[in-house]
Amino acid sequence: MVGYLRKKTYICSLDAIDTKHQKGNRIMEQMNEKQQEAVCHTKGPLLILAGAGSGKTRVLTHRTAYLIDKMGVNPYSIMAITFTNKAAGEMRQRIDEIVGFGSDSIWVSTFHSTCVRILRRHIDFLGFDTNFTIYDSDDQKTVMKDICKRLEIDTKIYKEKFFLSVISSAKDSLINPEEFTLNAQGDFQKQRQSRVYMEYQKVLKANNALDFDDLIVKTVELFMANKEVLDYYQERFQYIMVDEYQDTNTAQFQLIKLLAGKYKNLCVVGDDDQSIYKFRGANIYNILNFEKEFPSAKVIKLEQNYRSTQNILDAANGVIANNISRKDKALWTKNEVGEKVAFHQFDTAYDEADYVAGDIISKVRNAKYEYKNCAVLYRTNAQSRLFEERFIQSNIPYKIVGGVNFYSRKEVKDLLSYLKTIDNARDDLAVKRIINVPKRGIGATTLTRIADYASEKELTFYTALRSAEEIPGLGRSSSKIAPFVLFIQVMRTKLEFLSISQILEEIIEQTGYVAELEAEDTIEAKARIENIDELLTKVVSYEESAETPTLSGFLEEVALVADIDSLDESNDYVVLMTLHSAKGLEFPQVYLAGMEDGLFPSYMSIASDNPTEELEEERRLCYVGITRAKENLSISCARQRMIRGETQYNRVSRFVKEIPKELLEGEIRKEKELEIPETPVYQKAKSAFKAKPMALTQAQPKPFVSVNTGNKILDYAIGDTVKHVKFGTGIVKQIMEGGRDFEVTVEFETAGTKKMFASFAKLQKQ
DNA sequence: TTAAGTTAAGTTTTT
DNA sequence: CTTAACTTAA
Repeated sequence: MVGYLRKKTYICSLDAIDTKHQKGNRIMEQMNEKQQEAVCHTKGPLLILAGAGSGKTRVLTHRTAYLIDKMGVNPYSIMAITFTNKAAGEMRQRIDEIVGFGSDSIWVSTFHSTCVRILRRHIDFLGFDTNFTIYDSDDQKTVMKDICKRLEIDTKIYKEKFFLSVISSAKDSLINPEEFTLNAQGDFQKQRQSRVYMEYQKVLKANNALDFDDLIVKTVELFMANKEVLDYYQERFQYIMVDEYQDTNTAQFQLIKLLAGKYKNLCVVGDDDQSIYKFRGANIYNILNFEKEFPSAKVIKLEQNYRSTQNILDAANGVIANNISRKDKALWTKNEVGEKVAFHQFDTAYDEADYVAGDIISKVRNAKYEYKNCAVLYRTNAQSRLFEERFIQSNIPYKIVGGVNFYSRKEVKDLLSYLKTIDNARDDLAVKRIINVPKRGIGATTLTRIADYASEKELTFYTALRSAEEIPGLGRSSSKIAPFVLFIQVMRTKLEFLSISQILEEIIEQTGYVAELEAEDTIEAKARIENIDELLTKVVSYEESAETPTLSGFLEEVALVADIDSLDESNDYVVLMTLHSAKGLEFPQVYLAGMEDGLFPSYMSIASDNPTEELEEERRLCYVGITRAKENLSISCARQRMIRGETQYNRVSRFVKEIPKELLEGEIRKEKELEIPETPVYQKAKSAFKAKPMALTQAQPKPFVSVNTGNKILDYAIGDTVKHVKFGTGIVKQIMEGGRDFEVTVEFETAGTKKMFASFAKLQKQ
């Protein structure tokens, strides 16, 4: 099939590996013993437990080179799977550098794109059309909403999101609707869920669509159902490597197991300490039980860290040591001790953002770092806003990774829906989305009539549109539909001789999409136009990079990108992202912000049914965060923070206290800590939310009000002058009663009006 | 049918 | 505080 492989008969037998004999060997240079061992173990299952920064990507790429150059393996038979396109791209690049000839026939891609590639060829076997569309979470929600309506489920009680998560976790563990139904017997709740699941799959099938989970599930189904196809791929992929193995779910594991079933040359690389996707179905037992699943498996631990300073590594080790369920390992490094870990506690989240911005500026000014050497990491996307504001003020170039995916922005999705409809009008969702964008005077009533007609005749929505005049009850609305259908049809014929970018430009032109936004003349509209321009840029670059650019090809590529993929190291900007997105990356200077109990670890994990397990996952996330830093780590938190418009008072994250004290620069103020009552503050914040304000009028004539707060007594009332340790004197304006505490609003003479918890603020009556 | 206006609900983390 | 969803008037 492929005639260009370099045949070399050099055989590296497993037990004959002696590093001394490998001297002068380019592949083996700069590798420690363990790494070399991993590179040379090419036959049979291999589990590489690679600690953070232990050079696992280097091992994988060198192993690939070794397979080709030394073992004479055809590049065509090698597959490497990662989780993100970015990781795949990086690996591809590094493999290209080291392998050189023939490297482009190696499959380096994500789980999802691997599956898409397979399904595009064979999914017709499962009754889908090979030009299926991929639904993102927005689309899923739309489908689910519709289903709930039809099944008469009150979405006030049962949220769409809930059903979607039930379905998703079922799929993650390879439970199909039929099996789910069987398991649901006798359980009323589950029976309802199974009906929804059934219906959901039916709708997707009718729309010739797959969701993200389906991509994996359907591929597994295909392999199980079609021996020939499985055989073909087993024969093709004789050497399989999986990166970030700790994040695989049951379905993905099954997929790999099937693929590697024949030759069993499966090499997986992972770190159980960096497993942070349990919420997405990642099954930690895939790594913990690898040896049980593959009894002949060889296990190699990579424990030497090449990334971080000793101090940073010790801090990380100190934290992760508190996890009970983990494989034993001890990371060490030859790197220098380095700076201590900086710790700062601020009064407010604004101060925290100020500090980070200021610190970055001074480090850049002193030529210590460039912007791109710095990263700000946080637990939740919402935290990015404060930093963004400050960075704009301070003129710091930045890039925020995550949040709303570029391709799920409204304007981008609208235009993509046009492209989808032109490409393949079987996706009802896309057609419905754009039929009245821009406004064509086609409203809800018309849509329902068409949809009813379509389902009655078993047509797709678009086919129904084409024969609109036959639909009863439409009346003059059908005349409004005709131009739309005509437009789509015309564009389809133009697809023959126009490029994708020209098609997109014509859509923008004909629909007046941008013109409409220009007329709006708001900042928001301008941002949308910019996004549309960016989309055009992406189309053009796709056309330039793809061998044979097709509209379907573009849409497919677009469906599977994550925001992290757009990160470009050549640009000099500070990167802001969640801890989850940061996995796999490294920066000389890292700011870990918002290290507060209730925020990180999140309130959800502390209050969950299984706090131990969830806290361990949060701790792993913290470990990931710390180990991103190469030279400098700065940890910060705020006493007071606005969350959902409410002021919260959080104590320093428990994870900070797990870092050995001697590694920290800057103190965790102990006195403050002791004052914090037994009841965790976030609970008070929660109960205060439901609190009712004590009416101002009620408090007069101002008697001595003493209120029991559980462990404290308020000796002041509204109108009293009080003194605060930091803010000085002020007048009590309002007292809100919470479950266990009081939220007091005080107008200070100098510090302005503040809201604070009574037991926390220690106000002194004057 | 649309646009504006009001109200309710929501924040972990993502391919 | 923000966004989505719902209501009402034109």
